[in-house]
Amino acid sequence: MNKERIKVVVVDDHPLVLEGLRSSLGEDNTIQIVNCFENASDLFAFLKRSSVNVVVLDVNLPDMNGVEICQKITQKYSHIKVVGLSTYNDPSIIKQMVKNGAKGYLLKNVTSKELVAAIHQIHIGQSYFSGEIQKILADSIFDNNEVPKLTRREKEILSLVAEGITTPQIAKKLVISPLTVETHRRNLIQKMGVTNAAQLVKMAIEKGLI
Amino acid sequence: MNKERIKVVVVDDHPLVLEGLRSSLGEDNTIQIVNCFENASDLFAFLKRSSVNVVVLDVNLPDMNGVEICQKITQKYSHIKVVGLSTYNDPSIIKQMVKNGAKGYLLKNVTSKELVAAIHQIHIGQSYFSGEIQKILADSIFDNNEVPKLTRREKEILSLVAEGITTPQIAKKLVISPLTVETHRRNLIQKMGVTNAAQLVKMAIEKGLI
DNA sequence: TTAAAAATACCTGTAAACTAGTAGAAATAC
DNA sequence: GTATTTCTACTAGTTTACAGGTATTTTTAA
Repeated sequence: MNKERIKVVVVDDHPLVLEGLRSSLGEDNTIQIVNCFENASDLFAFLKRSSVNVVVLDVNLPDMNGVEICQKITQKYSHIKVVGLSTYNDPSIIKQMVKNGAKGYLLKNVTSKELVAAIHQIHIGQSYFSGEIQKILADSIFDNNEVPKLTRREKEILSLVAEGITTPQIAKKLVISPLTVETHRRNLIQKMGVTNAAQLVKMAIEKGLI
Repeated sequence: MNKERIKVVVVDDHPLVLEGLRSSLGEDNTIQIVNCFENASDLFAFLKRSSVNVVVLDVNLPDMNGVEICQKITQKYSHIKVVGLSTYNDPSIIKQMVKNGAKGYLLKNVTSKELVAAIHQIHIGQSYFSGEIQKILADSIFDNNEVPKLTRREKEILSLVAEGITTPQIAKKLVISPLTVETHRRNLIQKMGVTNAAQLVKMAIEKGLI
């Protein structure tokens, strides 16, 4: 058995959850919670100057998107393993987390026992997904759940379309030609695999783009 | 100062939150956590045979709707005060909770300090809503969040519109005139207070009609 | 600095959506 | 059984959306 305890950082904007984690994991002598944060920027400030093994990351933070945080961590600090933690069991978010380097994913109804097991398994290089998450990931293989990559402008126009703003109005608002807006709309419809704006909006909401 | 500690019961399906609450409130010598539950049925079994002052209630439990639980508690045990606790800041749920007797409402990003203050205030017969919740309740007075009553046919057509089906296709499918479908679409747009199909779909999803 | 990606813009035509008003038949509620 | 709502359908005109292709400029990223 390794004498070194696993260095864990927890990020969650709910003090109660942080307290729960501190209290639960604090009893475990194989895991050391080196620090807790309530937002992403504090986390990154800490990662710059400290060595960490595992980050337990709440996907819904106030200042930054969970998927982006995960991507940034795994890109900058490839040795750090990320475990996603969330109340929601939204398949598209879970898949995006996995694609962006998350080694594990747990729902917040997890017991501290299971969390400890997950951290251990991930620390030795394996992945860990709770039963419910495994099922969600398995199901999502069959139905096409890919979230197409939209450009900044496309996302912007998508939001405006969902607000009921018409092409001429969007063009005026963004100070571009209505023909350009039409091009973006066409690309959005094509990328999302839909046939018109109504279905586009529905799909975008389903995939968490709005 | 009253020598009796305030008897609190906590209900939340997340063990980590329960642990956090136990740990935070355990340090406070004015509050006694007499029990914790992860579902509603265990809670009611306990309330039958024990005296409790305050119930801290997670609104999203697996076995029963939070609003119903709140209603049942305040009806059967009028001396017990309920504090709602939730991740979501959905105005309609908060309003329903208050209507059904909740004396306080907090988001899960609450600090343990604030939670203690809330429990005290509620215990002496006042109500407590965190700043964010107060704002939401205040805003919801002004903006119209009524869900318009749609007819059966309108709902049917609304769903088809959201699937990207066009008017001629809908007409064929329902074996009615496309002109009739157009009339329904017009009425949908008018009832929902929107300007086109894209916004209609977004609004319908927001209001839980799809 | 040089590919690649994104944002911009145009043309042409067709199809669909939206506006506005009216009105008879059918179902439902009181 | 009567009133009300819902479903049905129409006319007529305007605006917007969608299909398809092409092409230049401007950003990013490698």
